[in-house]
Amino acid sequence: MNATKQKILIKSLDLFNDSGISNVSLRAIADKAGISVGNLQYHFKKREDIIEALYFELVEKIDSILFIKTDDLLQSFLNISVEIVTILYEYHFFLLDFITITRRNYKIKRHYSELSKRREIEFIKIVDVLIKNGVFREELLKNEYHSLFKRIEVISNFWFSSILIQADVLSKESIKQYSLLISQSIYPYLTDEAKKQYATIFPSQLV
Amino acid sequence: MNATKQKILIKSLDLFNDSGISNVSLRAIADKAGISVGNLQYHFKKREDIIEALYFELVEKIDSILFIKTDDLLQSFLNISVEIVTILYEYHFFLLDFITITRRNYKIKRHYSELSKRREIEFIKIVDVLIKNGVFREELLKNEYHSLFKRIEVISNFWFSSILIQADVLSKESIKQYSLLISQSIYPYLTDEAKKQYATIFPSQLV
DNA sequence: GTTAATATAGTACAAATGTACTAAAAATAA
DNA sequence: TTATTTTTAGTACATTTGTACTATATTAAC
Repeated sequence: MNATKQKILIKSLDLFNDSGISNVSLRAIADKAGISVGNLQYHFKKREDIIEALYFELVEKIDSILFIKTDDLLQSFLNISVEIVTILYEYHFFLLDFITITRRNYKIKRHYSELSKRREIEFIKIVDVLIKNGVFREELLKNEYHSLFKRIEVISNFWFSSILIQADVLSKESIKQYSLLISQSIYPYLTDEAKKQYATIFPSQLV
Repeated sequence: MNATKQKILIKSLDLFNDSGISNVSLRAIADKAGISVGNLQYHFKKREDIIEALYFELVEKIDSILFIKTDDLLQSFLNISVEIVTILYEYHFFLLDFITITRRNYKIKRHYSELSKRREIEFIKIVDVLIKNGVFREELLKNEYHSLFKRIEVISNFWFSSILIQADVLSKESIKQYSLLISQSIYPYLTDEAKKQYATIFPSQLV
């Protein structure tokens, strides 16, 4: 990709992450990138184009890490959720402004909506494998794992928001906290066998 | 309260809920309330004052329903979470714009932060009671219920957002979905005794 | 009934913002 | 070298927005 275009995206991402999209003007981006507004406009005709470009960058990065190692199912499952949120952290402006963005960009909204549906199907498939391999227990309630997915989805998408409505800044510490939250939310669904394995993965969590 | 002031708040709430605060101008509010912008300004010197007033209305409403009936602990516990989210639904603009609002209104941010801490303490107290009464099981992991609180908090605060990033409108249906999500997230922490009770409360959830 | 306080309307303004447009400069192709 | 395309800068503009300010109108107090 064009060097200037690249620079614009990098600087935009920084500014968006720090201040939120609505507090970042095109002039500010141009300044930070050391170019003129005219030039900025040449590369991204509309402001929205920058946001779209960043969104698809994010999606691509996440897609690239979504495969589970079959030799160590539980560990792999937990790893992936942390890897995802680590990438999300890089683009956290997107999550903090999720509503604003999807409200005025139907393309992103529709794309995300499809993505989410695919992810859910993938999740349920993986859960089936985990059940068959004695890692997860069977469902005790109807759609119990569907419901678990939904909860994990909300937390993944809004964990950073949840922190920032109270804290003044977002730090990488939030990734660890997320990881704890998710692993503990999985715990009750593990078989006794897998619970033992969990104990070896997270010895510090034992009571 | 002054009738005009009341009207302003009601109409602002409607507009905010429908379009998000950043898409609602003072002129639009004045129009909807059938008054002049000058008059609007007379009652609320700053735009932010309207949002603050609505926020404190919301907090007050929630506070008024926060007490648990000791005769039917589980049912009461589940009821309250639905009652809360029902009130939140009335003021959902606030949740949808949570980040934006706390970013530029430090008073609300600080207040909410304190509120959240108090609520967590309350939650843990109630859980203790539930454990002592054989409704919840003991912790199997360190801070397991603290972690549960956090997850419920995120979901309460951002469930509506989570829906709206995919759907075009928010409906009361979302309250039911929330209720399902929360009750199922509680289920694994119930004692065998309480699980039986759960089955009578939600027979349709049984597998 | 006069005075003071409250409430309402209307206008004006300064600041910010996205973007359209023009022109020059730099790079590339012929 | 010349011609053409790509890239960059600069300016201008229309629009929106919050809010400050002024002037009436209405209500309440005495």
